[in-house]
Amino acid sequence: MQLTRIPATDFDLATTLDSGQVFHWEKVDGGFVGAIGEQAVYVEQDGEVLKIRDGEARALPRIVANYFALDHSLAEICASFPNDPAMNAARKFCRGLRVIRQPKWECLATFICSSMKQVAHIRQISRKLRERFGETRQIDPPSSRLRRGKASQTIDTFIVYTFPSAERIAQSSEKELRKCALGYRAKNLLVTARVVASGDVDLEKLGTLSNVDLRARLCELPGVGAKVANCVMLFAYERLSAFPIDVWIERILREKYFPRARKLNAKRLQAFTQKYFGDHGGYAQQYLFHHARTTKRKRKGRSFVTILGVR
DNA sequence: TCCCAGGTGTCGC
DNA sequence: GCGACACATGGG
Repeated sequence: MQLTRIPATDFDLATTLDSGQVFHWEKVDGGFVGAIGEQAVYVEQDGEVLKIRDGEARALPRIVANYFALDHSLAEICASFPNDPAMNAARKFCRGLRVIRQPKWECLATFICSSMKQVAHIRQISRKLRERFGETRQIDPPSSRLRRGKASQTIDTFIVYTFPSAERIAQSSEKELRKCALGYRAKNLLVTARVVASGDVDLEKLGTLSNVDLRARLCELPGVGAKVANCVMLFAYERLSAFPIDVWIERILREKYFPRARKLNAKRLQAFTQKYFGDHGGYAQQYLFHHARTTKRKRKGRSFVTILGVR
């Protein structure tokens, strides 16, 4: 069996999957396995080519290219970022990072679970929800990686879990959901799942709304505030100007853009980011976020001098 | 042991 | 309208 090859210029798969947009891709050998909607996928990067494998779907190359937003004009988007030191450093550091197109319910549900959680915890929650409520899919490993001389042994098969539907979550209970390490978020996820499953809110139809209206509708859902709504708008509705402000971004804004401001509330920060970062603000935000998070230094209890090994 | 995490909802002023 | 606080859980 051959891996299907699709062109992918201006793209960094590992950076994109590690940038806090999605939380379920698992690293294996030279690539990653995960689900794109209902479809299980193995994908690895070889320069400007993605090599992919699935079960049988012929539409897979298009599904993968669409998911990773390979059609986004990344050069133009990055060129539209503001020209300042923090932004320039992030742009350089995050080369090839793309804002991907996620299934709406999966994105909404995952980010409801994300509040006050570290990325590692969100990954745990995503995995537990998938394992407990999702459906299994299998992918045969790429032939190039079959172990020679072990033909009699069972060949490893990648098991992938799809994200459970709103209907499936809605049938669950708060108690069951809490077993997935959701804590107080369990009730928010359950109620939102029921609203979506009942059809009272049609996530696909919301896609026709303006940014302002879409954000307002999302914020009506329990567990969804300005930050989560902006994440869902950016990662699932392709509203590339949506600018989520979490603790990381707020820290960056205060340190790099308002170093001596005293009164900075959420409203003022949001107004600034919309104007300053513009139409591709969501991309800029993602670059700033990933750069800060992956170059962080431990600040607690140890001085920088200690970290550098100098006494 | 303590601090922190891709926040939200509620309450008192 | 704004600030303070509670809310679960696990890694560092």
